[in-house]
Amino acid sequence: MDFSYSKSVDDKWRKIWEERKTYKFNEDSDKPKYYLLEMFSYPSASKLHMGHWWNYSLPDSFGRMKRMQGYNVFQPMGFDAFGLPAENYAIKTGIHPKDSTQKNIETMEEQLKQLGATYDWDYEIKTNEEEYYKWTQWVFLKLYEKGLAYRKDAPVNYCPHCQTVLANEQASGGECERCHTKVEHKHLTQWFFKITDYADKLLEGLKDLDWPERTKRIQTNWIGKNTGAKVVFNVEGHDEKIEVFTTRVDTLMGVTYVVLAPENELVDKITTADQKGEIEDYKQKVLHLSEIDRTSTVREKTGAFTGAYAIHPLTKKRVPVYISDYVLASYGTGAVMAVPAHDERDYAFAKKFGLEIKEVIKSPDGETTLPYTSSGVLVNSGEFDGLESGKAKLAIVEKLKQNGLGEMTTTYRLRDWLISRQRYWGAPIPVVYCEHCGIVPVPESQLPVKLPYNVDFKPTGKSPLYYCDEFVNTTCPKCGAKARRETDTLDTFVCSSWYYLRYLDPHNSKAPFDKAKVDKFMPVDKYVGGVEHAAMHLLYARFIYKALGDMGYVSGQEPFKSLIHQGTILGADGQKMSKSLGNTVSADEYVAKFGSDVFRTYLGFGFSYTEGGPWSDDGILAINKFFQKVAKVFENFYDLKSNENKQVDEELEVWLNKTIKNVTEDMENFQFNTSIARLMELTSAITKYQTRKDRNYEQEKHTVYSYAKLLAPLMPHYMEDVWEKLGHETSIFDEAWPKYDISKTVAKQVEIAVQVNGQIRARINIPADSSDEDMKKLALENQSVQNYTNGKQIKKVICIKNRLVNIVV
RNA sequence: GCUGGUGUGGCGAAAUGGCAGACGCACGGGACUCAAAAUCCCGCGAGGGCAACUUCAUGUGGGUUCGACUCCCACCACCAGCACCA
Repeated sequence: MDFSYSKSVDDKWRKIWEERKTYKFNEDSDKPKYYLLEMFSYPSASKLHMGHWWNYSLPDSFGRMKRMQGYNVFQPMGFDAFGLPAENYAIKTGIHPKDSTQKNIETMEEQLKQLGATYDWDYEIKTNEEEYYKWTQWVFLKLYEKGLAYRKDAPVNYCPHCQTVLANEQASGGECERCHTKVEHKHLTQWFFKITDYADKLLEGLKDLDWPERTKRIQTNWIGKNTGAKVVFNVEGHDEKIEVFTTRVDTLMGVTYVVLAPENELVDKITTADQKGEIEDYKQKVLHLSEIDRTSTVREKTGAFTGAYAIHPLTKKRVPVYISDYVLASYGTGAVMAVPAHDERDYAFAKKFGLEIKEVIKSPDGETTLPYTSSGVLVNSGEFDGLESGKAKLAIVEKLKQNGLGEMTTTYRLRDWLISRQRYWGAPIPVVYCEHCGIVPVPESQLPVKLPYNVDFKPTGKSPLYYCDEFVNTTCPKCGAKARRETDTLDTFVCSSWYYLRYLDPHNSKAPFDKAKVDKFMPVDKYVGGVEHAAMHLLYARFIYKALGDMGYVSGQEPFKSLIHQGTILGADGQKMSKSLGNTVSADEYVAKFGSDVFRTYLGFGFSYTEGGPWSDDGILAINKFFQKVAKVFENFYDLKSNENKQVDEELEVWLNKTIKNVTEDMENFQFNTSIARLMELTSAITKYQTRKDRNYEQEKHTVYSYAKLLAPLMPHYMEDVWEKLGHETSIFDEAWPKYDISKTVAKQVEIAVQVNGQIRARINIPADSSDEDMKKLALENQSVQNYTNGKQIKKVICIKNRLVNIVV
């Protein structure tokens, strides 16, 4: 019988699986649920690339093992289909995004099927379809009702290349997340989600998640919780008050001036008549600076004097009020108390503008060069002199509190999520503007607000919907008067912030999802996707899930219980694969040549899943060879006639039990490379056994069957085929995952190392699980050990079971 | 600047504080062959020794320990994230 593997095996089983509905998901199964999810992908024009294979094939192997372990595994697939590339493509070629997206999805579906994953395509979702985005709009409405969606005039990040505003997360580092163009600052009225209301919950929830520490760190930093004090400065001759946020309230007595952000509303109110001109000039100058320039740390400090004076809350001394762009409008209160002696920025500014520098903290060793920014002991601070920074903070805040001029407070770096985009290819924001009623949300019964097909894609900086009269002109749902629709669309990250819920009930036309189904299958047990989403998708999804939870639509606290980031497969040159570098490797080519399973197994063997690495052609040839050895094992067994030999070969038995144990543990941890290494060892062990004359049929059958099951998740088409050739009519994936006997994972005789003073001096064979006493006795009897111990006093003997003995002399 | 990660043969990489380099690639030797390919067997960190053996080796320098790739401290290099966040 020919047990060899070829591409035709893939084709054969893909067809049979489809016909037999092998991977039909049964919602009502009473097996324990396992929700396995890989981040869905954008339908790109090119074929499935290495990244897709890497992201989807090996997690599917993991899922197959879970299935064999008796779980009801739910592993859906779909498309994050709205977004800029399709729209830009339309601008370039005139092909409508809906058409190009549809075509790309069809190609990708076909290709994903080649991967041989256990997706049940009945659960597929596409975020650009009405039946999906209707409910994305519903999510918006619910957040609006709850006061979590609002519209405001604010300085926002604008990408001149994509011609749309961006969320803070998508403009980090001053660059557009998509095209890396430098973002500009604009003052615009936009829609936001109030993610800041959840800052604390998002932070707290991280604690119990089985997520990579790095990712938790990124989110923690992004949320940026900071505790400090709020201090109030009255303004001389005004009712206005300036509130500042500081983490160093211990330096309060060193304040010699106050600085407002140029955008701070107070600026216009307190600026004196003769300083008006200078202040206006400065504000104009700042407005024209790019984000990059403005936040550059090497640029010299600039600013302007408002002419106003603030009153120090404790000394009642008057200090000048300046504006400067080193103060950010969007962090804290948009105003700072300046302590030039103990803050580098304040110091630089004071030097430039000739302002007073008052030292109030001494380092514990007395040596202090300004600016001194660490904590220390207070001086020149009146009643607080001699206090250490930590105690001084408490004492000063206490004093401020008595006067109603300050208190402890917390700020966050996190900003509200800007969700409107001036682009066509997204879900329309379901809102109309009525002359009488103002902002009116579209009632749920009128959803979806359909995206019109006939629009002009010319880029103008406004959404193409703005020029589409049939879309814009409508009537007010409240009063029936003429009204205009909102023409911005939703950030595509809104679509992907709840898709894991829709997967569970994708065709529900009455609701976004059935709560009972969601309660049964959430949270996602294992989520696999790229680390680049740490401060975007993964944060947004958690927020939306928590918000929906607070409204009673879902029950849990966190959507993704356990998270894994796949690494990146690089080009052979160690660089990221890119067309411009010409180092791309086509997955298709290799799949066509070696078959889907060889390709998958190579990916599993050649790299650590979470790290990835450079591609190598030699590696895949080695795996192809391995497949031939696997075939040999089954051929040898197939030719063996049933016999009466009951002699159990201990060595083979140990190999099998050990391998089952290691493979199970390694697969559980996404360590496919070591799993495959162990399976290669087992292959050699079986092959070696098969050269013997006294083969035990029953033992070999048990071994070979278990072996096939262990290989099955990594080579699904191939092992399904083998299973059939071995005479089975049911799927190997309906078999139970092999179990091991822990007592049979170690041989009866083991070789241990004997050390003298930590140096290995001998290796001896002893019975497994020997007691410490026996190990000690056997070790000390050994001749070469005695060469080192003779005439010396033995101080101590350390015994590690089945491993080593260390004799200290 | 701050934070995090990584550093082991010619290469991809393994190692609950317990025999460093599993598994594989490449390489060398041998068997089979008229020959080659394929396959199989042996070797393969570096130095020294005919040899049994022995010394040195996990980025560098210290430390803890009977014993350290693993834990602690300092440093170097590379990568990533954040960065005028008060």
